[in-house]
Amino acid sequence: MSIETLLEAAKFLELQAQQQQKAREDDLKEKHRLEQLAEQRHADVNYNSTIHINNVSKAEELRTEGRPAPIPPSLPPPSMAITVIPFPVVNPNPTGSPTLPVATLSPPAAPPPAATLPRSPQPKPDQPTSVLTASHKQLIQNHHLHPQLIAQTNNTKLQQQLVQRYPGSIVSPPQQHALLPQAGPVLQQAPLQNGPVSRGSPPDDGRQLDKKRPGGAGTREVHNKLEKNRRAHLKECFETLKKNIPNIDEKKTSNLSVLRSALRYIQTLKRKEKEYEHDMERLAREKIATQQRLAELKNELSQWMDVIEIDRVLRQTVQPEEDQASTSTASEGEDIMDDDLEDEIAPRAQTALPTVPQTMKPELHKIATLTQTPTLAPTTTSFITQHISIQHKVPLHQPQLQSLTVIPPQPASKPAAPPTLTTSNTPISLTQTLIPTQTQIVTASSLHPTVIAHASVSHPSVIQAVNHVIHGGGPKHIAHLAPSTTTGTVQLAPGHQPIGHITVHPVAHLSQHLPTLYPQPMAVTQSAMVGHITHTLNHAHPHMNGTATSQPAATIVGKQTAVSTQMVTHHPQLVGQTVLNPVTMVTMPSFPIGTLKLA
DNA sequence: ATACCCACGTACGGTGGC
DNA sequence: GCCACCGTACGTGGGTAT
Repeated sequence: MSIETLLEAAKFLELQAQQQQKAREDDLKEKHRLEQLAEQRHADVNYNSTIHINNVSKAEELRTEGRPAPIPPSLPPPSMAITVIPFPVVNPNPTGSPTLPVATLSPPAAPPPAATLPRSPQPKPDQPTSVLTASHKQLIQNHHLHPQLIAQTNNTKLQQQLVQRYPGSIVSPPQQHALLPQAGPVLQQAPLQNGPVSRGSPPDDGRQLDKKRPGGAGTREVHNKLEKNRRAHLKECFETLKKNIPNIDEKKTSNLSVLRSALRYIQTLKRKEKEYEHDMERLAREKIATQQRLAELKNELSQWMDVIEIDRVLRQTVQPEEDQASTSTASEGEDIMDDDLEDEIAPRAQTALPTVPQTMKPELHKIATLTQTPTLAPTTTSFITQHISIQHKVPLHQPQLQSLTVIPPQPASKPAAPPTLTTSNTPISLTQTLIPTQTQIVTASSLHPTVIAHASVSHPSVIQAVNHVIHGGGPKHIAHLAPSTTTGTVQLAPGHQPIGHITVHPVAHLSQHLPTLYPQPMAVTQSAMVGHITHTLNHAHPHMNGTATSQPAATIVGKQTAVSTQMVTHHPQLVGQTVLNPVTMVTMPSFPIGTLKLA
């Protein structure tokens, strides 16, 4: 609809209003005259008459405000659009026929007045002649009988505001219709309001109107409407609450029962909330504990990985091309030295191992002859696992002693270990293939059962290699070596150059956590070497001795302590050259001792 | 002054017991 | 069918906070 149309409609309405106002003025004059006559007839105060006057004045005020007359027939279609003016909406109300109320509503007001009120002389038959007067009377009577209606229409905007006061409420359509002051709802609501009004107030309508008057015109109606809206809102809230409560009967639920159910439900929710909180706390504690456990395991693993890392570094440091033919002076010198050391170590070993059973002694003197078999290149881990598996599988002849396996001299040209040694990392498989039928295991009793030193000692040159590693390996190795079983450091003989890399496996920490991995120490090639190693270790690194003083190497060795050295070759070549004697369970590098890398 | 809330009284409809 | 009870809706007045 365009603005022009609206303007035209407004002009039309304005013109119509002017005409109607003229008619109303005429009607008002006539009515005043009639009322004056009535008052003259009845000296006593007549409630209804005053009410009529008041209502009429109210209605007139409403009309004089420029609102169009409530004449539905005269309202053109555009006027319907301009429903902003509430007054036209009121008139077509209760029954929709403007004339019907005049006939039907007059009797209620008439009967009492018929005897007492001056309205009886009111010329009803005269009024119908004029449409305007008829409508006016109808309006008056309507106002008289339905003062709320007037108030309702007068406060349309107010009602809209009231409705908007509860924006959050879920208004069901029917209720919305009842609340919204629109034309339809008003029409529908008017009869509804007739009920309450006719129920409670009609008996003393006049008196109540008198009472309400001090508060202002329409105050009570407005108040009633507000109260109705408030109750509607309250009802919606109850309905919403009821919807949010599970397991509640849709029917037969009063507001009181809704409140009780809500209370129970809230209590249940609180209870569940507490339970969930407790569960969360418990789970959090479990999580923390699990994380701590995980951290510990990671730490252990990292420490274990250090060993692996050492092995890897050693492997890298070993020159792959180094072979038996390498004629480095160091190796040559070492060979010489080996002989010297061998002669020197043997008695030491004997002295250092006084408790070694005599049956073992001869074998302790034996030095494994390492042969080089470059084709075999087992990994260090596989090698270690070999020992682990072997130690797991092979029963100890002397449980109190750490294993101290002596390898009998092997011919240099002896073939290497079984191929499985080179490839498999699985201890089981290795064990299956490597477990000898007869093993010579000298288990050395250890005061540190958990401490295992994997020192591949096969030759005095190994000592030098160990020293080399210790000096070059950094404090990390030393630190790891310190608590190890050897409790000593490898000391190079003066003038001896490191010819190899010997790594003493510091697996003490591992053994603490993984005792099952190394239940027994690893094979040792020669006790003399062990003794030498321990001896030299004790002298080479005092700082390590500091930790080893509590466990002198001699004591350890004397008690057949472990010195559970393991022949571990980390260089692929070395590893490959390492051979496990299937009989003695002693690993035998198949390369010259000068190139031996202990790990 | 206004808006809002609350309590009271009243009426009506539904339900169960008699 | 009558009656009592319950729940709901309504009107109304009063009190209170802004």
